[in-house]
Amino acid sequence: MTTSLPKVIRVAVPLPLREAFDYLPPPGMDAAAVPIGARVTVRVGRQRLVGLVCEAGVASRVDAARLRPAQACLDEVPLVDAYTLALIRFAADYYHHPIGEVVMNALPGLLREGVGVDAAGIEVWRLAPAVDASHASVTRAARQRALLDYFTTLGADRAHGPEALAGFGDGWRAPLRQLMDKGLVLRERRPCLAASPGGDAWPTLNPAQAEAVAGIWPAEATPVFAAHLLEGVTGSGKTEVYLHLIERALAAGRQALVLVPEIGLTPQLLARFRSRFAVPIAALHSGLGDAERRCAWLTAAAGEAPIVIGTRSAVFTPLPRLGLIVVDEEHDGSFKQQENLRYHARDLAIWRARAQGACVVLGSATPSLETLHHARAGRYGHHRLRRRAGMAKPPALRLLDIRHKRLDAGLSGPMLAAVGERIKAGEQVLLFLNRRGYAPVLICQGCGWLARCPRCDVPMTYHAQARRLRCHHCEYETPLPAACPECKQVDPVPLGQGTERLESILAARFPEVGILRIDRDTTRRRGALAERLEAVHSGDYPLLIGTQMLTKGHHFPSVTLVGVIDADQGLYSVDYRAHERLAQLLVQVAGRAGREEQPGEVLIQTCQPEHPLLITLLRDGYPAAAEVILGERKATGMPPYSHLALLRAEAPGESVPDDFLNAVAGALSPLAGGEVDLLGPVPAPMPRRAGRYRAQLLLRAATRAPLHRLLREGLPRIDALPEARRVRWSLDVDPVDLY
DNA sequence: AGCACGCCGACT
DNA sequence: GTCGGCGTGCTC
Repeated sequence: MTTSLPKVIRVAVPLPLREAFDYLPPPGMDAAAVPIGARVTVRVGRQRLVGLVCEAGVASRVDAARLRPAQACLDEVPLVDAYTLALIRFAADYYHHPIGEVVMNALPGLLREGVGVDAAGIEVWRLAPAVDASHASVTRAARQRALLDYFTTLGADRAHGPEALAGFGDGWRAPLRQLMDKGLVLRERRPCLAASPGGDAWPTLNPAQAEAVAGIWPAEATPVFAAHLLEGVTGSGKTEVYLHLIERALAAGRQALVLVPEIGLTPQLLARFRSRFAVPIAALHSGLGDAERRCAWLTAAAGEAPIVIGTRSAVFTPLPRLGLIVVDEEHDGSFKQQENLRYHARDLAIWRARAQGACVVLGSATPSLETLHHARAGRYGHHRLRRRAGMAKPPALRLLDIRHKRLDAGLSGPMLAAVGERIKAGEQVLLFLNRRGYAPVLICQGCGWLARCPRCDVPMTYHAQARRLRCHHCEYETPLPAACPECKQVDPVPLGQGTERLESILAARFPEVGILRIDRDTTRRRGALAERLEAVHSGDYPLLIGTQMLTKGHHFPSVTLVGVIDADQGLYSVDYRAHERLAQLLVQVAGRAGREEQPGEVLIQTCQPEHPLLITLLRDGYPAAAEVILGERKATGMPPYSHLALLRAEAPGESVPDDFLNAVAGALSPLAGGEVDLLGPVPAPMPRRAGRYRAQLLLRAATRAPLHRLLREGLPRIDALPEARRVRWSLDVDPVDLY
């Protein structure tokens, strides 16, 4: 008598477990009949979870006695296609992350929770027929009135989804409900995704653009895997190249995926796509409601949305007919997820394109060094757009030596004079300072005491308007101390510059001039950033002050002068990527200026005017600066000339992370085989944060294979260390910063 | 991650 | 005498 091994389904469950679990098929089903890529509900311990079927009809790896049947199969057909499942598997493998948690990243919330896929559509609202235009029943409620005016202006023929109404601020649902109760507005359901109007004219490409398009996707071609770098200075018309490439992909019957940075997915960009292509376009971004997200995702997965535009996580969207992936601003840090599964969407996009036989285009004015390195080695096609479309001159960059100069709130005489001139000429000025608050330090002049965060050991930032000290690394804040707690001398003084101080100094200096400050403090409220960006174009604010926030994507056509208050932070930093980031930042911030007939000027204050990086960047531009930085990386053996993985650990006890990482180093070094360097453990750049001590261990190897072999063999040993349960630890493969 | 089991301090 | 602290181990 033979007992055949039970055939099971292998299910990725949303738990931090390295392996998928085996289950007997749901009642009444044959294991081999359960669709791979379908969701099932299973019991794990005593909890009920939704998991994803990775394999079906396979022999179990565990004792038959331990097997439980899955409860139910939620999808008749695979929710996740084979390509996407392969991507999920690869990501779990490459980032050494539990597969169930990778699945969590790949699925929209509702589907993750087991909601059905029957496309119920999304809510839309329209004006009821024959509504009295005087709105007699809405007299005093301003928000209802604003909504009703909007509905009336656009007429009863048009229905409006949550996306359109979100422009009315956070609480638009309450006044809308009032309007529905009064019978003025009707609710209905719209099937998932309607086609965009399209219809806009297609401008003729300039020669460089045409050459790039032809080089990346020749007319009438069917796609095969290829990666391309599209290096185009700000304003050179990269988006137009993308649009033409997408047109070719659609003509070949393929889908296009466009990945953009978090702040890059603006209504303007979407409008541009929608006015070009008369097809359904699925937009996946953080502002979507759960139902909308599920809807857009399902439409894409069904192959019914030929174009999908989204941020980082959109790289996981199933696209059965994928032919083209565009990664716009590929150097942008938001493509790297910095928690849980620490994946890089650009890198996964390239893997995915290869696996699915698609073409991938990485676009940037300031490509990452990794991408440049691949392009130089001939692994990626390299296409350049050197000229700004329709504009004569790129902005002129100039260094201002501020050594031994009298500074007024960090502003040198020449900077102030230049600002004054531009304002007098009726032009707009943007001052960039990557530090919010009034001053980064508050110090006692009597004894040198300075206010530190008790949980992070770093100086607290003084916020003048709030009259409080805030830690920028945790939630801690206190009222402004009237006197030094050590020596009792009154009025500790602010030291250094923040955007708030810059604003107050400039307000005193240019009392008649409108100043607009854009940083996290002035844009905390939902919609406030959009309002302020709108205000930039109103002409009421000749002076703009901003942090990092302002350097990305937004176009300020009437800005003719950009002032960089402090370029030196990026020169002194210990992080190996600081120079790359500084070069990208300076070029990107310069790109905000002089987009029209007026040529722009960029003034950069520095104490290191002879620094080779700055000299090269100003004289020869970003590509030359990138060469310099690549040389530094080669000399120090850092990426792209090596491969890194970073183990981070934190715990409330001071020596606990270090003890853990020492144990890790002990467990890993016999496996390292001379091919992987174990650097550390060392304290993290911020050794204490939010009351927890932090340390890290860096793994470095010349090639990927031994590094990943070490991780594959070593992680189970780390899991087994007794020290491991006393710390919170995480692994970051290809870390982009060592914080 | 949950959730149980398990062995040591302050409470009805 | 119990309630509950969180260390340890398991979940197909």
